[in-house]
Amino acid sequence: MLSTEEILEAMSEQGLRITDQRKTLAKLFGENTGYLSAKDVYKHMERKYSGLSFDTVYRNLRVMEELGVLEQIVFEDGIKFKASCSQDHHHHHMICLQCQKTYPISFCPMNMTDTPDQFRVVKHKFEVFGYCRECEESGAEDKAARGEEAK
Amino acid sequence: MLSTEEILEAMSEQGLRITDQRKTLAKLFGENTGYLSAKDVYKHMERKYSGLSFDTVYRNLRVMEELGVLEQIVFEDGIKFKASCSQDHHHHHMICLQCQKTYPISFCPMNMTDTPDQFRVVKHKFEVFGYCRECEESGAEDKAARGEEAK
DNA sequence: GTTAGTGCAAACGATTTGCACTCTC
DNA sequence: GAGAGTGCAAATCGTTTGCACTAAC
Repeated sequence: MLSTEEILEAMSEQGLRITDQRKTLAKLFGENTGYLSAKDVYKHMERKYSGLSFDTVYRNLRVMEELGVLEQIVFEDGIKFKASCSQDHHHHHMICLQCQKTYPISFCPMNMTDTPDQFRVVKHKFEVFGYCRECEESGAEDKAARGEEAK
Repeated sequence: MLSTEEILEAMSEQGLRITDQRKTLAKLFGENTGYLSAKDVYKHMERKYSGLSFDTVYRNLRVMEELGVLEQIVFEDGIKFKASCSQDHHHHHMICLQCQKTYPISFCPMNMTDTPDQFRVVKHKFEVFGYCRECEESGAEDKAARGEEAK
């Protein structure tokens, strides 16, 4: 996964200005392996920036996603972001339903999937959801049970 | 996949009233193997019902989803619905990026996925996207290229 | 006749846009 | 100093809700 520095470097290389807010964003994603919603990010940021507005958060998330330093996936309860995986090789993820952290799976089922000739495959999605050790131990499921994700 | 009659039957059994609109909905989903967005459904329905309102469409889609006759999945460009698969057995889907029709895949990669003990698996998602024969032949990709789904 | 279903308007939440001000480069 | 970045307010989009009316049972 991209580090804080790599994120900032990539942004700077693309001609983006490194503002204080963007440094904080880079740090947030560089140190966090989980998925964060726009609201999560806003809540994290507003502590530091009193007059923070939602649109700036959205703008920066979008810019960073378009630049490729962030990747987003669509959950049942909305779009979430995390730092891009260093794109060494194709892989999939296990995603914790509680903390949203991701763990790589190197196995890719496409190799063994029997795709009929009538269908030209373009892309695929393989995601495993569950609870990671830490969340399991802290009784995470109880808290998650009322969440949307489990539905 | 559930037929028009099975959908209506299930709704009636649950005490829902079978209105004319709901018959049309059941027919739409019973005869259509692809995913439809709320807007798609609205557009289909409004031809027949002049004063149709969006909220009724939403209400019915939600009711039918909660009842289990429809299933929804979240695409990049929003939530879409289709008739539930007769739940014979666990399976996955290939989904055409053009017409949104689905084709079953019986192979399930979970059996062969190496899940570490530290992670308790709850559910998984395996979806293959591409173009089906008919769409391929009608040069579908050109049209789809400007769509969101391909992004 | 009762109660669920419907249309309408209005509310709502998430996201986007236009504009003037501010800061990085 | 120029132009990107920001905050603010307002617009937009998709979806939901409250209410009075209509129709299915």
